[in-house]
Amino acid sequence: MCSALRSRRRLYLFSLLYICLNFGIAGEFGGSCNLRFDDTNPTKEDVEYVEAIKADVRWLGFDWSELRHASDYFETFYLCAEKLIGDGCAFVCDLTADQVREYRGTLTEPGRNSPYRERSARENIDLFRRMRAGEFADGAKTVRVKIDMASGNINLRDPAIYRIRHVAHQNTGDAWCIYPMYDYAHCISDAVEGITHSLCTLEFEDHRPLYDWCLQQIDLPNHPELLRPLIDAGLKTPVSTPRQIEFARGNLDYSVMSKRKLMELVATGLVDGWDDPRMPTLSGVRRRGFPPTAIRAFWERAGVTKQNSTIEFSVLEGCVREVLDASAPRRFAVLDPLKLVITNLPEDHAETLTFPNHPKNETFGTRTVPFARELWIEREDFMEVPPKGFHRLVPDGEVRLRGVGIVKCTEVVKDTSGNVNEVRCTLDADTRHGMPGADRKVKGTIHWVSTRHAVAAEIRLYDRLFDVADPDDDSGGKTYRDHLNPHSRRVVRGFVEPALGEVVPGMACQFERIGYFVADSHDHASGRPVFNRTVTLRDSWAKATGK
RNA sequence: UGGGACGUCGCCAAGUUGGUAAGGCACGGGGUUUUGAUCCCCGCAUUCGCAGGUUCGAGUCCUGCCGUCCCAGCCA
Repeated sequence: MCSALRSRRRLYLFSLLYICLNFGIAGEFGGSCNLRFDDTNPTKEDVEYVEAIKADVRWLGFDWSELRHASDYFETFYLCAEKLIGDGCAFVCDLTADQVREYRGTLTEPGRNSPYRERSARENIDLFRRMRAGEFADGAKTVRVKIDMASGNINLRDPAIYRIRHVAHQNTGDAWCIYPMYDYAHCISDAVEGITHSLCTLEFEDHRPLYDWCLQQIDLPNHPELLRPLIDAGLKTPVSTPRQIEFARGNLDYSVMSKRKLMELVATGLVDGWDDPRMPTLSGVRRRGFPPTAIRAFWERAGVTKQNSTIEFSVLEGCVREVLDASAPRRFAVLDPLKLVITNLPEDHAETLTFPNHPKNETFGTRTVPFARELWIEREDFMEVPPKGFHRLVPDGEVRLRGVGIVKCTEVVKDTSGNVNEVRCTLDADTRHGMPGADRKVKGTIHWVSTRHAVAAEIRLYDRLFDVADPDDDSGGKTYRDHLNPHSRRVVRGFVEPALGEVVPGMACQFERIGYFVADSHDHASGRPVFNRTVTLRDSWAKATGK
């Protein structure tokens, strides 16, 4: 069993379902999957994405069996067309594109036969060879297959299988000036590669009858001579009779997937390029820090059916958290710093604390974090007038400093306009980590970073690009641009523990109590750390307080 | 009477030859916890787009209706 992954354009989160499905199913049944670029149209520059797509597929953790191009089969396509013509199943048509459209009829009215439909096989072959020889101008003639101009399925109204394009092809150069159409090339390519299951999206359901028709008329299994050019070229040709199977593409809420809109976002600078961490491109989600295993898990969780569906973004986030929880080492970082001074510690107090890198997996090892008298804590971890249920630091209240001990707020220092500038505390020595009093219960535990040792960092807080579930909803005269989430990207200057100053770009970690972050692949450098928030931690407190 | 496909919990999605509605996410409640994280329990469709019919029995069969999506490239 084999399936083929066909691609020729930039990869999106949405296209990954297709990739996961192809490789997933092939793997599940002990089969294999080919990677094929459908380069049947030389006027579409596909070549720029080839290397990127290969890298992306590998990044996802998949590997293809054979790497092919539809253009590898051009000679066989040609032979098959000659056979079709010889069999009286295809003809050379002189109608212009406009005329063809006119003859085709409409969705509710049947079409009319082309006046060239009854040309003799001899004349057709001659014309076809002259087309190949370059005797005719672009658009002057096409080769059409004879099926049924009255069919309710418009794909069967004598569709074109060859057109003239005096354009060089990225793989075949100027060897050809006639190029096969996708529907025609697709089924033959599948058959030639021995594909058994050819997966595609729902919109190709109407093409399946044509797919099957071509295969049946050409009858590749009984005409090995058609494969000669491929065998001569050293290609493996395990001919099969493939079945096309369609499935619905998966949509994601809070997102747009139309290429046009995505291009607009990039072109108008609404996002920072195709690999902006908010973009649903593969390069974007990678930069955002979504692990490949999470993306595979996501599509597996979403499922595959023929129903058009929109999967909730939270499912994706859940998958990302799941794999990151197990794989990301923990670190401390303060995004919105507020100074906390431990007044009962000497001015020059310094010690090195050891923390496990993972709460449940000791194989992650430990790291050291410097602790001193002055710390940065998260501003939202202190409140003068706390709402009920607040477990953090309040005036005269106690809280545990993660890995240190219990601290009591004794003084709040404000500036002239009344803003809290600093909180002063005393540390209860009996509750120091490792002491018998350490297990004394306090309502909250907060994280910190030493002001003297912490490293300043740029931290980019990414959120959903749109603030409504369906940004494509145009009702009310709005467009997707009106639904852009103004807070989808917030950049803050924060402080991270020293260990974070030396990580490599792409390294993922959890900032305890905050979320999962990844060192930015473009801008992060040692000495100038830049982190992207991949996803927040689940936060039942924020949810309870209404954010 | 153009053709094709699809309608099961807020979102996905299982549902063999008809036998009496899996699971995941989300959500609500509880427990553990030096991350209000993780983890662990418990709850969450007498109902399968609607209306009839066949049957001892229908999400599964039949009929009719309603709704949604796709198709008129010499694009893929």
